[in-house]
Amino acid sequence: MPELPEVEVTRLGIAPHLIGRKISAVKVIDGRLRWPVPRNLPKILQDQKVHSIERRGKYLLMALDTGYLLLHLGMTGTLRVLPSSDLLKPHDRVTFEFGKLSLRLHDPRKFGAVLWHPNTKGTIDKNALLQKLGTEPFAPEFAGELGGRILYERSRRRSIAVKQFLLAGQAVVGVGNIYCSESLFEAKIHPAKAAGKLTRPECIRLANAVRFILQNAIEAGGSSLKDFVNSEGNPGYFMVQTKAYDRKDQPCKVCKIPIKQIVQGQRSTYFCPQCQKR
DNA sequence: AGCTCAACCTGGCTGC
DNA sequence: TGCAGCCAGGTTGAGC
Repeated sequence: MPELPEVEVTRLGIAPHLIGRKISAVKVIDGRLRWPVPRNLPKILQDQKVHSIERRGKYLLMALDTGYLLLHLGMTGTLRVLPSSDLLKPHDRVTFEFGKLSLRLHDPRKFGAVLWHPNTKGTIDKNALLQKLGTEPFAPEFAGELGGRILYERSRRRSIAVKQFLLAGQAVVGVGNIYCSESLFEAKIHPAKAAGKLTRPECIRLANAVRFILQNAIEAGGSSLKDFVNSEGNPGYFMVQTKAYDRKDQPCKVCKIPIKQIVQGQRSTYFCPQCQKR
């Protein structure tokens, strides 16, 4: 379930094992992902050292000697560090070898991405995929009431429902379908309300809710970090307890009214019709 | 420019 | 048990 918290927990889980190490080999088992894995990627990455692993939105950026390895987990991707002696499993798509350890991308639905961005001289921010992303929810620019101001300003004259506005990631990144419902519940805002009709106080509540929900999820996932170097362990994160998402017809945890499910932009949204006003 | 919707791909669950 | 149909955590790009 890779929304921002899961990607961040993955980053925290794999980084300590890989930083400072050299890629000894790369094997592309099935490169037909969201975009084709570059054919020459194994040759490019060979012998390059990992300097850092950063995150931008739901992308992981691995800084190497001559550029960045971009990783995206799509809908079903997981990245795990395991002993390289472990056998490949079905749906393992790419394996990065670091001597006795392997970093493996496992992705049944193949919506993930493994891409190469050459050059380390500050050009990564201009990458076409990263450039259009909104503000990071934990960046100083989004702290306190600044986040509310960003949401307010970017949503003016937008007729789109706030659920879809938030999910699109143009204003703030990292809020996927689950945490979108959760954030709107937390902020007590109706998901179908037009983004352009949000008041300033609502935008501040929403910004606070987004940070709160994402931070809680990171902390919950962080407790399972040890699983990242365990060949028999779980992916390293799990579904946190939700108050709205996937709770159709179950009583709202605040007012007991049944949670409603609607479809917006081909995706399910869950909300409390009593607590979340338009 | 903004909005809607189809598409990418596979597995798992539901219901007949 | 078998199978058709539907649903799923993300994101782009075509068409209006």
